[in-house]
Amino acid sequence: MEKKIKRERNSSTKTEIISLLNEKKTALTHKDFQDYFEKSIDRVTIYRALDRLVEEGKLHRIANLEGGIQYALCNTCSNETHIHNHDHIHFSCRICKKTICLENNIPNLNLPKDYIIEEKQILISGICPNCK
Amino acid sequence: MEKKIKRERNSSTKTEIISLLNEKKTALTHKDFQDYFEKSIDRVTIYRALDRLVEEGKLHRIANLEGGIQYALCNTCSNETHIHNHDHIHFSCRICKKTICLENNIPNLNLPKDYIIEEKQILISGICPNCK
DNA sequence: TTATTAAACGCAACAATGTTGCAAATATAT
DNA sequence: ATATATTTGCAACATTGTTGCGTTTAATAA
Repeated sequence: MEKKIKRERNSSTKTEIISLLNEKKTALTHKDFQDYFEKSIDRVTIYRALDRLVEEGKLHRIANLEGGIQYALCNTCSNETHIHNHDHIHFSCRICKKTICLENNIPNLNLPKDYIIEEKQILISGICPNCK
Repeated sequence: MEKKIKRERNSSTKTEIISLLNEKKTALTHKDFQDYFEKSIDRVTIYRALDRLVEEGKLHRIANLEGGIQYALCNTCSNETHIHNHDHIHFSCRICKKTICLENNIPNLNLPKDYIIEEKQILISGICPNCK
């Protein structure tokens, strides 16, 4: 059960993924990256780069209500220990389909005491300010 | 934009899906149903029956943290208008992989006022009482 | 600067998951 | 019992995600 140590390395793929996320300011799916990078980056390479970025704590994964996965920058939770606090709220707009991280803290949920809470994900869907 | 009216009908597939969910007392994926019904019910039939049950308000869909979808009974929210309150909390156990609906209400989240909230999904993962 | 080493890459093949069309079977209303 | 529309199974297809492998590239050491 030893965790394999892998030295991380810069790569053009990771750089382009991060800068696209910075530019779009919304969480993106694998499909979004694939469409955007067209033939410049291989499909498989994108899958693997996204996985690595999640491992490295640069991105986090958001499950949307249709069962898909979106990737978002870890702006508010990045640190050196790779232990991240993703206990913030994601908002997904029904109109423009954009998913963003809100900075609200998650309130106390008062679960029964016999449940051990390790991770919380809150996804709100509705209409964002731009689409009203 | 007219909503097509479809008369719902009993079917053995729907009955078996519901009774399996009642028996297992946990949310199940399409794969779970497929494995369980083996060759007795076709893969495609299961997909379509699940979709219909969701439309009819008998089941609701839960997005898990891996991007998959699970189906759960609408015990606490069924009504005749097909407008359901799914604003309850889902708990997914890391050990036994079971996902259940907790009956806690979702507290007020205090989003910025310019967001219109239509649906909330809260997914907690951790360890359930049985696996402690 | 060059050589070494391991990570990242593209490509091909594969696996898993979800969708569509259609003819046959089935449930419900009349 | 008959009519009608839903449900089913099957085949084909489309999409999404994974694995293996030989090559390329980034980081490090010489």
